[in-house]
Amino acid sequence: MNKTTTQDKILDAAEQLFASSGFADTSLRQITSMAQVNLAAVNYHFGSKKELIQSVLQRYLSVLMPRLDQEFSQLLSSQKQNDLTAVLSVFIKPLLELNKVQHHGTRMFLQLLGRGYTDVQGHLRWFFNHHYGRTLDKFVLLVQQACPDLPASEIFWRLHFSLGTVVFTMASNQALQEIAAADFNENVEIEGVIHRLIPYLAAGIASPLTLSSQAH
Amino acid sequence: MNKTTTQDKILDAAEQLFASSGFADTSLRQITSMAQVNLAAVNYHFGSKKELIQSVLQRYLSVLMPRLDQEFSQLLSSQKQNDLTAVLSVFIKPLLELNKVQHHGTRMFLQLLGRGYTDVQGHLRWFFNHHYGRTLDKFVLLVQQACPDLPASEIFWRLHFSLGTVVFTMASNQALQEIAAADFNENVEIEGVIHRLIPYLAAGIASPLTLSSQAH
DNA sequence: GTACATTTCAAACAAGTGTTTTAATTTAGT
DNA sequence: ACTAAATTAAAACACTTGTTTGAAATGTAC
Repeated sequence: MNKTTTQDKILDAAEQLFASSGFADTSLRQITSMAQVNLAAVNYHFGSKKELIQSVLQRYLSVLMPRLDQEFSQLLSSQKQNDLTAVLSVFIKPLLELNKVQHHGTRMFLQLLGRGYTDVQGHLRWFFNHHYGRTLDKFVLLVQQACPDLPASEIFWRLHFSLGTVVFTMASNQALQEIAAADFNENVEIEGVIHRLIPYLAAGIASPLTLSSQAH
Repeated sequence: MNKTTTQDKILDAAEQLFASSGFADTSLRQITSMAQVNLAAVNYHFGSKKELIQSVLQRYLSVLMPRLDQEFSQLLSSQKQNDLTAVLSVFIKPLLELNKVQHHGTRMFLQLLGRGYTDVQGHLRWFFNHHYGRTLDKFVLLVQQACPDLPASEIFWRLHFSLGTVVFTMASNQALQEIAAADFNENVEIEGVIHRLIPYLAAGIASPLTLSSQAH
């Protein structure tokens, strides 16, 4: 028989509700009601709502981040000059493979990421730097190699501009998909959005220094 | 004597707390406590928390949006070909003039905008289209004129990518400033961030169509 | 099958929220 | 100065939140 444990039923319901309504606006009662388990089960199995949120994210991060780290290392060790588009494209495959973790896993994870950054402002940024700082450093190094003319501080700002693009786009994903479908008769999956994002981000990050941006 | 009314005391306290903690995470008790007025004053003067939020935003929007509309119209009527950077730069002056509305008005408003889009997802987008749709249309038209090779749907996506950049950057403004100060010894005001944003956004929006972005 | 540990369940708890109520106070008009 | 309207004040209300409790149920090992 295909028995899904109480923990998994909670995780599945939680990630769906978290992705579409955000962490703060999702109550434990909504989650346990959708998962068809008792309210107290969350605190029994996960300790607290905060730890439940972390568990939901970890289910994806524990798959994604080592995968990314490996790709980054590989690209760093290859001696050829990597252009920015190639560096950014490294994300595509590992992200799409999250669909194996869970049905609609890629979209789910990216929406969760968006929610995580917009809902609980400082927390997720700290969590990332703390747990995956080494991996992030490799990525920043790759970007710096691809953009040798940009000072580190400029790259810092532009990478955070890019983070904003990704996070906001993913958090608003549902609304944007609906508008695009209504106004342009086009139905893009999350994969389509990713492929639209890469050239946009690459052009923004690699944009030449201007007088006005240097003056401040 | 310089008497500030109860309404103004509430608005001043509210916008500060909203900007730094978000709308959902700011309680009326925090606001009335900081404003040194009675809790019931909010509902008496503004009706509800929701209407208070709108009032806080309107104080800036009623100044900014007509100003932007005027600039857009002027640029549309001038027959010369406008490049994208010029179109985006139109925002600079009207935004910086918000400092006249209030001390640190520009930073405050942009942070509020960021909070508004990330906190109450769908709501602010609807509000904008409903109240300032005409003005936004003029802006989109200007962008389309500056990027005649891009299909409308592509411009739609890229403008929302850009909205994400702005909104996220402004919502995270405080954290980013702190990191930049610590890691790069650089202290940029909000004006510096704006001047850093423009070339990044212009490059992203105007980036050439690629095979991978068209395929999906 | 008895004993023990694990898990489920309904109920209550404590704390926080926005809003309403009703009375006291201040302000303004005549 | 008196009256009526506008404002302030303290308290309570109704509701939701995450969490805890203690008893019932279930599963597991010997």
